[in-house]
Amino acid sequence: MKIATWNVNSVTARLPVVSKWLEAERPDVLCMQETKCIDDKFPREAFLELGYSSETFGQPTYNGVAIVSLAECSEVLRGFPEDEPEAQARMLAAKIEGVRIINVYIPNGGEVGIDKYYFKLDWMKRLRSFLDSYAGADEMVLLCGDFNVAPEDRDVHDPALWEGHVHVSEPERAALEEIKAWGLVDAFRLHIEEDKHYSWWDYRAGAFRRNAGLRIDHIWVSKALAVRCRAAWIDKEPRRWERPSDHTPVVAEFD
DNA sequence: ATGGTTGTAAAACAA
Repeated sequence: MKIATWNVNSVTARLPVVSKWLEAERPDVLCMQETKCIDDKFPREAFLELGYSSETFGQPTYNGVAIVSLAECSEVLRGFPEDEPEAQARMLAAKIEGVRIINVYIPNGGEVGIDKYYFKLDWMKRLRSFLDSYAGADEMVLLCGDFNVAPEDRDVHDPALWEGHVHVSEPERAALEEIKAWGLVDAFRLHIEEDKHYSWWDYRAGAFRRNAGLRIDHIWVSKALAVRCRAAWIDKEPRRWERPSDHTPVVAEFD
């Protein structure tokens, strides 16, 4: 079973690139973030032609998450149980082939100290609470998405430049550790220890060309899945294609 | 520190 996560930065703008990648890589599941697309406008027919059915949780203009998969989804959950109807669309969970998949778009945070930053920290706290109620640590659970946090300095191209900034600040990393402490491990770090592997590069200032990126997109798995994790990697290739997302897919394979 | 780019949607705003 091959599972991928990708912040596509608009599923409609990115449809050519996402379709090309799905045809080439054929993951069983692709979790997308920042679809920026209401459910009625989601290009589900285009995905069906590639063999994928879609579960969507979108809103106009901002945010939005979706899961496309070859196998059937069950127990689909859109947003946290306590969310108000107008809450930002950032979490979509589903059970696929016995695995509980939780697809999240953790808030960006803007910059340290502003309202959006505290909203991010609070959202992360609520994600941990959600995990507590959603599943037992002995189950097969996969949490993936754009976490908008680089867990360690080896996930940052220039730690001195980024020190104290949003995506790497201590409170964000602590909130991330709280989520991890539920019982998850980073699938990528099960297989690759070295630095300079990133999943996002700013569109500006030739960041991708200079590999000036951050590893902020992640696939985290419970112990029951970790023992089945055969490989994990970041696929930089689609970031080189025409009209790319600023993020690139993270992939994990399971026996 | 600033400015650099992209998407949505039609001027800012978010990232």
